[in-house]
Amino acid sequence: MIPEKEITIYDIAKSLNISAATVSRGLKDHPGISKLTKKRIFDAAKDMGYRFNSLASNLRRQRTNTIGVIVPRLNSSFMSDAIAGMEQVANQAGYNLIISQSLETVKKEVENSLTMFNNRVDGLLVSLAYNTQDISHFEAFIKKGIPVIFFDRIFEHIKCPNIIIDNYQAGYEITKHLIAEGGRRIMHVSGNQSRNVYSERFRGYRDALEEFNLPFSDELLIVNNLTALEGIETAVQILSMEKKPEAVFVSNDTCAVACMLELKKQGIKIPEDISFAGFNNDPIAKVVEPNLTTINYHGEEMGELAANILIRHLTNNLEIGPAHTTVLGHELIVRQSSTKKII
Amino acid sequence: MIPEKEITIYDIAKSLNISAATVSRGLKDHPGISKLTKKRIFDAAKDMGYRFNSLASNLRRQRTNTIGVIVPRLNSSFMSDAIAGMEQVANQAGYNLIISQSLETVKKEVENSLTMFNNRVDGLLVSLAYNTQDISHFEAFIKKGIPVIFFDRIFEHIKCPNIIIDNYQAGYEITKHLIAEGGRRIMHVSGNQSRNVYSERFRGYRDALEEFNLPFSDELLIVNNLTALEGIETAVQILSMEKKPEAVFVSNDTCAVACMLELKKQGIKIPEDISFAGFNNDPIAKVVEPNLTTINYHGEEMGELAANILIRHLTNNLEIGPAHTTVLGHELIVRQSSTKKII
DNA sequence: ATGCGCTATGCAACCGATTGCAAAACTTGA
DNA sequence: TCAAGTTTTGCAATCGGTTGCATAGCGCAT
Repeated sequence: MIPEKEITIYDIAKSLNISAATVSRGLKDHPGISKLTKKRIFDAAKDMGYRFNSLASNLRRQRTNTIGVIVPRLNSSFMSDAIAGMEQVANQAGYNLIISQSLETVKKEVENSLTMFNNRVDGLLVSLAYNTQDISHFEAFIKKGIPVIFFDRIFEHIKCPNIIIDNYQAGYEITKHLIAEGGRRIMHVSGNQSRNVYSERFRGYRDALEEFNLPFSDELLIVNNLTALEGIETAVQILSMEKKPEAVFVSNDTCAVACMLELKKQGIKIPEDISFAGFNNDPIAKVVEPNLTTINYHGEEMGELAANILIRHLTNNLEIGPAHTTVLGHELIVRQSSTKKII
Repeated sequence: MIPEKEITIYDIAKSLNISAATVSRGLKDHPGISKLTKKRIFDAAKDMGYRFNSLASNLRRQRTNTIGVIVPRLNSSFMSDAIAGMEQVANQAGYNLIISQSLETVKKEVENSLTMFNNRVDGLLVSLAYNTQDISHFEAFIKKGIPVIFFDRIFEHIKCPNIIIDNYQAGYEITKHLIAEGGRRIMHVSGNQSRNVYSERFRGYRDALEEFNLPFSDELLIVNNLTALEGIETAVQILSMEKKPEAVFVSNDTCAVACMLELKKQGIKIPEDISFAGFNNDPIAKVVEPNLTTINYHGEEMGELAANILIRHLTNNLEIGPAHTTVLGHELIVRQSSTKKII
């Protein structure tokens, strides 16, 4: 089965006795081409089994209609929501998504950004790896005027718009809630403090404690990678504490749930002995018993918004002016894990 | 800030007084180019800030090093795992992933496949939408010799390799387990029967019933879209049944969990009154109380395998011979939702 | 007739890497 | 010194759509 030759606009041109330029314009619905000619072109294209060659078009136009996406992991509830949102918007606008994951390592993030650069994506949507400290690997894009937009795990840069939620405020609210429910000794389990999301939530937590004159000590803060495994370790650590906390605010749901379950297994009553709060509103938060108090966070919306902002830049060919931060709303969702009284 | 001119191999050639052909070969580490020349080329490329232009390369070579992925949804636990697996393998092998979702509609699936076709992906990895009945939209690929590989939700086609688990066997095992635990009247909640995964699981369920001489009646089968919402509806339906089932096998975990929770809310005891089993081993299965018996299903591995098979085809330029079905293993994971005795 | 203004189409030069074939440069042996 | 062999490099066509500019064709008014 020899794959038959590809039909080009030249073939169509020849068969209609017109020029390739006219065919090109006709297919693009250029106003300068007469109705009749257009119809003949479209008919011939269909007849002959023409397929548009975006490779050639890309080369000539120096654009790819492709958006690069770099995220820490694809398979987290939040990220897959965000990507689903991006895909919808991008698809609608005629863009493709090239997706890669850094697996939380700077090395892969750098490699991926280089691939994206060589593949000449028109723009980039990025959520940073756990310990990316500088973003020099994105400078090449910035220098060329290729928009780089950060979402969720961001880096402040004058040329990079970013989209976040108010992590400080969310951390503050949830801590305040735990205090209102009677917590005095409130622990916080957080991630790498060089990442905005975690340091901001921590800051909110600290400020809430301070506002209510509650003391903070290093013993109350655990920093890890917020995996389920580390949730269990955290539980062990809590069990070994002389003075146990009355409440725990964990910076993501996965870790919070694992920790809760382990504590339950060891006979701790939640929320009676220790109340819990997480972050993200993953599906498991609604399922664990008691249901987990958490911050709801619109992944899909964030993805859509990021894609929209990028595409707006691309279609209007905007200079990336002094960068713009978009703050999306979030909601404290109070569930049984943090309410001492039965609802 | 005027973006400075792109450096091409011609610029490098000029600066070194050699030909562009030599530069091209040098950069590709072609054996015919001397060590010294190569070094000079690489140095000059670095100095001048050259970046490889894959657009030009793609056009000339008629390849894109890009793999298209079409899935029903990006944000399901299984799919995001599968995609994560694909990304790793593809990335490793120097391929990019273009990802799109059909949102379970044939219309979008067709559109997306057309986009992929025009964008000249080198191959396609597909998991079909809920009610895709024919795959004529993939014929164009097949005719051109572009490999199309189905995974999980497949379609039998002589030219398309596919990767699945043994859904029949899994459905059979899980039903048999429910029977062994004392179930006689066992319901099954399934999805669209024209999709292999659901019809096969149903078939396994039927055969298990038959083997143990348990009667099947239409009342025992509910077909819906397996969403959480429909899980709740299913619970309502079960509550209204005169003769309630002793066990329920639901074809995914999301729906199973929603149904369980609703029944619990209405005072049904699980597994004492009704035992439950799901499918997929989503994170929620391990968290819901009682923990949900389910089939574990290696999404990431399936993604990796699909990508590997595709890439092997691409690098060896294999004819897609009589299609090859790869069956991945699965495991029945027994948890408390189906075990009458306390563990 | 002549000229003006429009519309519709064509010319030809891109975009930049790749590659078959030819040829130059260099080695080696007689 | 010359021929044959090997290594290294260059020529030029190619991939196929796009687009600035030129021009042909036509209607209409003077």
